[in-house]
Amino acid sequence: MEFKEAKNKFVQTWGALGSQWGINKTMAQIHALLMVSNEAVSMEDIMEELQISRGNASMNLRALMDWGIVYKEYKTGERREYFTAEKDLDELAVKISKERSKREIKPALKVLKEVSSIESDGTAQERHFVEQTTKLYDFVLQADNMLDKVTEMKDNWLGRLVIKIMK
Amino acid sequence: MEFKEAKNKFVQTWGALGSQWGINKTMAQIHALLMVSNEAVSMEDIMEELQISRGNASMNLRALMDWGIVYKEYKTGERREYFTAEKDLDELAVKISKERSKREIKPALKVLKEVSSIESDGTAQERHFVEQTTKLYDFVLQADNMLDKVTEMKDNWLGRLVIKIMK
DNA sequence: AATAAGTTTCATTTTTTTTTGAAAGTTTAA
DNA sequence: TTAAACTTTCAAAAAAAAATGAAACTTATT
Repeated sequence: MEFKEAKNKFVQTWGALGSQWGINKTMAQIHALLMVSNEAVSMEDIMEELQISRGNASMNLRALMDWGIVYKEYKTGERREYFTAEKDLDELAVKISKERSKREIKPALKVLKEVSSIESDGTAQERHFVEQTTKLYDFVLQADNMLDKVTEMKDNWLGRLVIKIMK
Repeated sequence: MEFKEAKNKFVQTWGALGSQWGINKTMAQIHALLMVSNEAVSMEDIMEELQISRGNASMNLRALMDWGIVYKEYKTGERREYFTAEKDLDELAVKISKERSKREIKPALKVLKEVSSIESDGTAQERHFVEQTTKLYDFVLQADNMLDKVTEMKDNWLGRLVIKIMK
């Protein structure tokens, strides 16, 4: 396999993986492209490489910047804007986790708390509902916190040790 | 808020969360419904509660069973099939993790390994590509393993201790 | 073997999501 | 201030994903 083929395969695969995880394909592809580029890339180049329209490129770049995982770069003396991706993978994971937590998990937790707080009338049906949603709330809360903690762990000798042991 | 309203809100929210994570809305809703039902539910009931067609119910129940998180149940003397969800959340998390790993992460890892193994000519471009995809491979592999390990951790006092400390 | 009670399949339709592209907007510089 | 170079927006089109429903299939019963 040669470079161009490998690069394309990587971009396609990353795009497919993204869409299976609820991230739009083009967004994931642009990110993939920037990840493996050793220098900043212009919108023109992205449009060309991925064969997408200007509007599409623009909107997905905006989304990636909103997620904080792609940056604009200005080259002196040049009008055009260039883009680079966050390439530190730990940093990338932290940002994605935080963003998904904020956008999706936190709102879901709020609803779980609400619905698990109804006054149960004592029927088996309602008791079960309250019990199950309460458990789910606790579980999701713990999982969500764990994401934070794992990200903090890098700075933490005990955590590092545990990860080593777990491997 | 009363029971019916709470239940509906829960089902809708879970459905929305599912679709943000690449799981079809109805599949997540059916799962939600079964999760909070204290007894097994028939396909008729599911169609009625979620206002969906028989075909849709059938296909999504099949998918949930393929994931191993919903079971068929037969009531003696009854022709009709009933369904229940895995209600142990740890068990649920393990099954979902394993399944997504198998279906999505493992194939992606295979591609990452492939593309990171190209013979780089020594250009900066190609060197960067190989370096970056190699890092990504290692990272994804480690994250994937961690899922396994976290699931094993429940049976492990050191792990439990660490989780306690991390809270 | 015929029928009834139920389930599954899949071509077609509907809905949702994504993409396009042209018009509007911005920024820089002559 | 005008124009050129570039970016953003958003209504409309296209594509992708999900849902429908009727026919085919299965299984149990008479």
